[in-house]
Amino acid sequence: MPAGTLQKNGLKVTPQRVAVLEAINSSDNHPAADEIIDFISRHHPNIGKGTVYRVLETLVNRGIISRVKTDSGIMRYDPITARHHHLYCSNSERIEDYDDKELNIILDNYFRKKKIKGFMIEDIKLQLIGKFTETRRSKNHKKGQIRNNLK
Amino acid sequence: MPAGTLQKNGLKVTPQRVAVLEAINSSDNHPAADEIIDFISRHHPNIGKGTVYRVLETLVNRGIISRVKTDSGIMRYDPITARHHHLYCSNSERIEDYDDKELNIILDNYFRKKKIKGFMIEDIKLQLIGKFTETRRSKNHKKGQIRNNLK
DNA sequence: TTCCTAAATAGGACTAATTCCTATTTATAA
DNA sequence: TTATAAATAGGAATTAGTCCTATTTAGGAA
Repeated sequence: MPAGTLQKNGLKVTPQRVAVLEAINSSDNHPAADEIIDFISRHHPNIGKGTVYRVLETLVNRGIISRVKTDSGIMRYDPITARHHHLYCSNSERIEDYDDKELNIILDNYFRKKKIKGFMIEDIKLQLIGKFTETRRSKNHKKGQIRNNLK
Repeated sequence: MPAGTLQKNGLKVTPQRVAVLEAINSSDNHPAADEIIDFISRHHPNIGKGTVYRVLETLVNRGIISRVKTDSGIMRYDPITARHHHLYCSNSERIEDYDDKELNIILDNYFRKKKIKGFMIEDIKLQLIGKFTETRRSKNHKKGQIRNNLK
């Protein structure tokens, strides 16, 4: 699947790019570059750190993955490019996806009527900040050492 | 005004804190720490970088300013803490505030009815990504060297 | 006003995320 | 198979942000 994604986007299919896509797809927590590098280096010890950053940039530019805005200054990556929103934990680094078609329709309708002067909307993302009341259903991956921004 | 803000929040009124507040208030583009430091160092060459970061953290913790999430991994700061949203330029680092009471009401109503399983909402922020069709009405400040994340 | 003390700062070293560089390798088209 | 533009390795360089401690200071108490 990763190879197909690359081809479809007119990118050379390199093992490095495939590995980055695999790493992101297999994570369940919008991994930071650091975690992606760790994951990859377990399987492909010779893939360079610089390469991972470069591949991530390429994938973002092609719209194959997207960056997730965080408060900690560390970039995180998201394999899903279909429209969705994010739930941010207000006292940890946890971020989860949030899909809501009904909400999207409401937002689209709202902004179809209400234009913003001097601005053309291309995308609308909600950041829902709050507290998770359930622990995460974990996937694979080692939990990353994302710098803790709290006290 | 900055001094009053500090007092109201039970913070000692130091020249450093006042200077940081002035720097943020006088910027019109949600400055990064880097720009705040530049601005301050023109007027107060002896205020340390570490101090600026520490003051920013204090102010954020007290809710006097807030952090703005960006895609570039560089933190930016916002003097407004009343609820508002942000317009992000999709091909520059420009960020503008966006206030919309009507939208807030719609969102609040929506999420009052529709609970998200396993998540308690504390705050809702919209990121509107798109293109500005008017140039910025500039204020003072030197335009910062925010790292350009594009090609 | 002066004194006291907890709190805050200077400023430079340090850390870690990200970028940059170039010789080498490689995916793909012909 | 070959040519070549594109991509990578690997490590140095950069830089946003943090940390440390000796020194200074804001603000309350006397």
